[in-house]
Amino acid sequence: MAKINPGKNTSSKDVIIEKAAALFRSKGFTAASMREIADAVGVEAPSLYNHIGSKSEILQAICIKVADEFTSHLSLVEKTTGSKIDLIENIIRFHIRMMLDKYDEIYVANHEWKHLKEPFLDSFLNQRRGYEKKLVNLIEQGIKAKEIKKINPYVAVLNILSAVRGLEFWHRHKKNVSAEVLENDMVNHLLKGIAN
Amino acid sequence: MAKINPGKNTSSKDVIIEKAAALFRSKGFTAASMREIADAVGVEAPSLYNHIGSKSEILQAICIKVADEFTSHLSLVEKTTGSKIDLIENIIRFHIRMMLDKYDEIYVANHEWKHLKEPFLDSFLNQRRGYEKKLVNLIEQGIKAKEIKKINPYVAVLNILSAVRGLEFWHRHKKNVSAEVLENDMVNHLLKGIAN
DNA sequence: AATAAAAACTAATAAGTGTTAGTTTTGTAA
DNA sequence: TTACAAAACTAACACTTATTAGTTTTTATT
Repeated sequence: MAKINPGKNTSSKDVIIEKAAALFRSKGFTAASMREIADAVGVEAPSLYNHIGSKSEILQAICIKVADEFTSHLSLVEKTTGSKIDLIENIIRFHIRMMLDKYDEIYVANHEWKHLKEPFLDSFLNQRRGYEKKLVNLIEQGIKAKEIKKINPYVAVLNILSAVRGLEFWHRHKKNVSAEVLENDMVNHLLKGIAN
Repeated sequence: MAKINPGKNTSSKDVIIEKAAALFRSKGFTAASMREIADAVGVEAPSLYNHIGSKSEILQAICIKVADEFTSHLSLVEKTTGSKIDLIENIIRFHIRMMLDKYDEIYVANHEWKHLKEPFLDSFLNQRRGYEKKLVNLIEQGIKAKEIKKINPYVAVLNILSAVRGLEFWHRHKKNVSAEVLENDMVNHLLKGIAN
């Protein structure tokens, strides 16, 4: 059969990971079989092993990539000057856009990470904990600067991260709300509430 | 081997469902095997079939039960008089408490429903859509009554449902925040925002 | 103590899993 | 055109899966 045809700047491995991500999202990591992934790629299952070491390795690649993207964006933001609340808004908007652009990968990183094998599981969870902690710090600084109401900073971070994560639902209802309205109204709600 | 020892008001089936829910939550529906469930119950796998029809039926029972609890609470609230924003607060608090009380079942209903078989999958999704629609209506009424800011009501519902769902994370960080602070700060954030 | 039903057991099935070994095809560069 | 490496293929592996059939044990009732 024909070879996997990678685009200009992508390897066969990338193609496999992309197709696998879509399947992991729709069926879950365990329920998606190597044969199904191979089907999606247009090849027999054993051929995949010319490009990847194991099924688990595919999941690792997805999760690590996603985690790194968020981590490095946060590092960038932290070097920025500006009010703390502006930084938080920046971060929220980044989350929203990532969710819209790289739905499958992010969904998989959010839901299927538990099937990671050690030491990747540990490292993934550590990275996420670190990310959350930095957000908590940001909120705390905002409170000190009186830009932000007195609120348990952990609860605030929980709400924000949960809300952006919830955008996975939006994918099924896209039609009703445009991306701009979504992004702006979501930021507004999370920063200023809904009550008059 | 000894029989499954059901408590006073629970059947053997209930015991199986309870243990299965815990496993479905921690490992996922597909990854949790009937043998593991049987182990948790204290019995051999085939013995489970004296009480349940199939693995899928266990998932159905969990998802239907959860969906019904939310649906019937909402029906109750809708008969209540009071400002729309109070109704919404009531609903948020119910979600929070359910999440804290029945973590495993709700987590499973939230994450593993996609493994439901027809016609249960369709019926589950329909019920959820109906629930969301009623919440959207509530927000719209609140906006008309000027109790609630102008916001896309769908986005508001998305944020609220996502935030309460995100409480699954809280289970791992319980220590840091008490249930009362959590509930109150979360409601406050979702209704009044965090910005000063 | 005998009976009958409920619910446990063991053994087995067919199907599906990720993965390996060994072989053939494909595409490129000499 | 030949030679070589990359990557496809088929066949098979050892395991695990949910589930069924048939049998024995347990428990409660007479």
